[in-house]
Amino acid sequence: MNFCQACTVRNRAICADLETYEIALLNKIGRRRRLEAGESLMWEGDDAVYVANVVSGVLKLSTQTSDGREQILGLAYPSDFLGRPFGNTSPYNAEALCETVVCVFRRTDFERFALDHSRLEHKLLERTLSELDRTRRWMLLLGRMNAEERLAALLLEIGARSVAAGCGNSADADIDRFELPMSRQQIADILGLTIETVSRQLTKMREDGIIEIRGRRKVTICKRGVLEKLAA
Amino acid sequence: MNFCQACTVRNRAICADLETYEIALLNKIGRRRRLEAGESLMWEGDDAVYVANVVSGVLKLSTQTSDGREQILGLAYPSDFLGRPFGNTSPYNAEALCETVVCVFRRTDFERFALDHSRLEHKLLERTLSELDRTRRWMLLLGRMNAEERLAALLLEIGARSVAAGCGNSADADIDRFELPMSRQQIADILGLTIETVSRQLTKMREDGIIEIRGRRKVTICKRGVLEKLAA
DNA sequence: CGATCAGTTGAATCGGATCAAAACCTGTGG
DNA sequence: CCACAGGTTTTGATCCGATTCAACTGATCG
Repeated sequence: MNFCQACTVRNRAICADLETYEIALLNKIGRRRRLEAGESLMWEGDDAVYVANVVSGVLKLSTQTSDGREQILGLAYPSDFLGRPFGNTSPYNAEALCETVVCVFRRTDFERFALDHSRLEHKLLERTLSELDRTRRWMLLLGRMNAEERLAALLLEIGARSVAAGCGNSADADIDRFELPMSRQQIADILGLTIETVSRQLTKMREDGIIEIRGRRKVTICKRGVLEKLAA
Repeated sequence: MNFCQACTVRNRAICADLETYEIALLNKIGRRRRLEAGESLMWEGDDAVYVANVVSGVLKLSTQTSDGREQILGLAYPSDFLGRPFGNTSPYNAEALCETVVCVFRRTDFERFALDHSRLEHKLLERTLSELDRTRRWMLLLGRMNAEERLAALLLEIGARSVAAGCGNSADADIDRFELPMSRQQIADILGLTIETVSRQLTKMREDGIIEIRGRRKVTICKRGVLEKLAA
């Protein structure tokens, strides 16, 4: 059965631009896997057995200090690539934040395929370079921004990525009106803050009329300009 | 004239493993460039005209917030690759911390070469993946570690990298005995701290007998175990 | 031998963390 | 439909680590 043919991220993931026969080959070595919210795809330090493409949903990538403090390294949205090709151990944990579908490959199968099909390897290189850029921009946030600026940056990023990716069940994915795919605790882990600080900052933004919050997770950005200035 | 033949990083940089004829081609499109301490190779946001290999010396990669706060993204040691292939603008500033020699290529020349020689592209991919791993580990430091832990991590990293790279004029590069290639202010920028905090922590470590400091920049690690525990 | 710049030390301040408690969903069973 | 139990989130009070501001020390150099 050919998953790729009907794949929703077919044109955006690293498999884009492959020839039909290459897709067929790739289809043979990959398989679909469904993850429940909270389920993990890989653990930091484990043997890097699999790599994967996100088809739908959102995952968090995280690492931790020896005494258990967690730091989220980033989020993976549909069409993003997961795992560590050409390495032996996984550099992070990857955990589904909501119901998520991924397309997994044994790392060794994938590597062999990549070495034989340089177009795929090139795509992977471009994606890795972009990811490095994104990660470095995040370092500025963690190293130099205060709590308010961090929240502003995250809200803008989630808005942008939700739209770009069609975040799973995303009837309501709008750049200014979206659902947070994570809890307050997870927001805190992403931003290197505590849950209380996140809560206080969100409340402050609500009081200032910058955002609206319905329920726990539905957010509307009312004053995009203010957020952008904060996050700059 | 063939620089590559005598190149000191020939076996560690991305050009390693190329065939002799490939090296000859690469040699044609590259040229050596010497940078004084403080001189910049590229600026964030500028057109990405060049990419480069570090031959000797150390550079810092940095970015800044719109209001001028700086964050150093990482250090580049001999054999490291600089620049943003397959992208239009440079994602960071790269500035030499001491006298530095790089091997520069026009980005477009380099890209053409890489697309034709998949072995080079593969090396670049592996290097980019490693750099992404390193960058992500740094996020844990910026997001979750206190001042003491950050300094410990940096000292260990500089020791390791100085040895691995032979940091420029490095008669004295030992994993436990090395010269800081940067000022206190630059250390602060790397670690997301202030210069005063860096100074206080170094003094504290000296008083605790964990390190020795001679002059301003010569450091000896006396109790490696303690540092490793702090940085873990 | 001042002048200058990098680094250190001290005191006061502040932002975010921590600890504790109240408020709020959300799902369940009567 | 309501009550209530479980968790999550918000709010409040306090504390602490790092920053800030300021003064001082110590190298380096004309």
